[in-house]
Amino acid sequence: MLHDPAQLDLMFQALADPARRSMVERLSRGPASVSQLAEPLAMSLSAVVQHLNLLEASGLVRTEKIGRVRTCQIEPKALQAAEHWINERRLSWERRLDRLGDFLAETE
Amino acid sequence: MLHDPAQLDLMFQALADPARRSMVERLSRGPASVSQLAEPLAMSLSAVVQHLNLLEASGLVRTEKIGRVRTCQIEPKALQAAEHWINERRLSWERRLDRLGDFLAETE
DNA sequence: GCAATAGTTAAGTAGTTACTTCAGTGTTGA
DNA sequence: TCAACACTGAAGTAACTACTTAACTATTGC
Repeated sequence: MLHDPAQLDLMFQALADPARRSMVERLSRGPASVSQLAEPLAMSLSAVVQHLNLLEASGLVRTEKIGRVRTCQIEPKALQAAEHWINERRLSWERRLDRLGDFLAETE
Repeated sequence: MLHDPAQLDLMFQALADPARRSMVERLSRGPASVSQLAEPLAMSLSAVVQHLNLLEASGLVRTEKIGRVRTCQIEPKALQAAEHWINERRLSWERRLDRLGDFLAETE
């Protein structure tokens, strides 16, 4: 579920916006309400809610509404899935370089 | 340079598209020409070149033209920068949970 | 009860993105 | 030398994004 291409699209798309990254950054320091997330951002509450909905759709953030307050949390598993995709590609490239190095050493 | 917000925008934006991710995936297995990158994709060469230009602008891919062939390579440092941003946020969240755990254990 | 609070939803708009086709440019091999 | 090759660039278009404002709903505290 976390590795399907459409989910990765959503996660990377979500991380591509500085406002959304700053919301993730804020949430990495602990849960926050929508208003708290909006406070440092120079845009309407409405815009923040729309960003938040994207973050939630991507799986990076989970929210729970209690009374009139919506509390938001990071979902570390989703962050890890994005991290993992990148890491795999980088490792694959590095393994290839190692093999190439071995080959060159052998034929020396 | 690799950590400035605009560069992260470009990198995550680049990774948000399945065609571009498949190009990165192909390149993680070794260098390739533009035509080789295009071959498995159901779109015009021109579209592939446009994706490639985005990947290059993001810093994720480096290309070099020799004669009429443009050879493309992954830039692992850029991949690592994206990976690092995500990892920092996740670790920050996990450290917070640890402190919370310690606190609860103490006050028990 | 009722004003203030916290968020939601819809509609509109300017700007961006992901393509397409088509008409090039420069390189190479026979 | 010249046709095939490997791209490149411009222009057009449909769909999508990141906002805005304004009108709304549900909760809370006095």
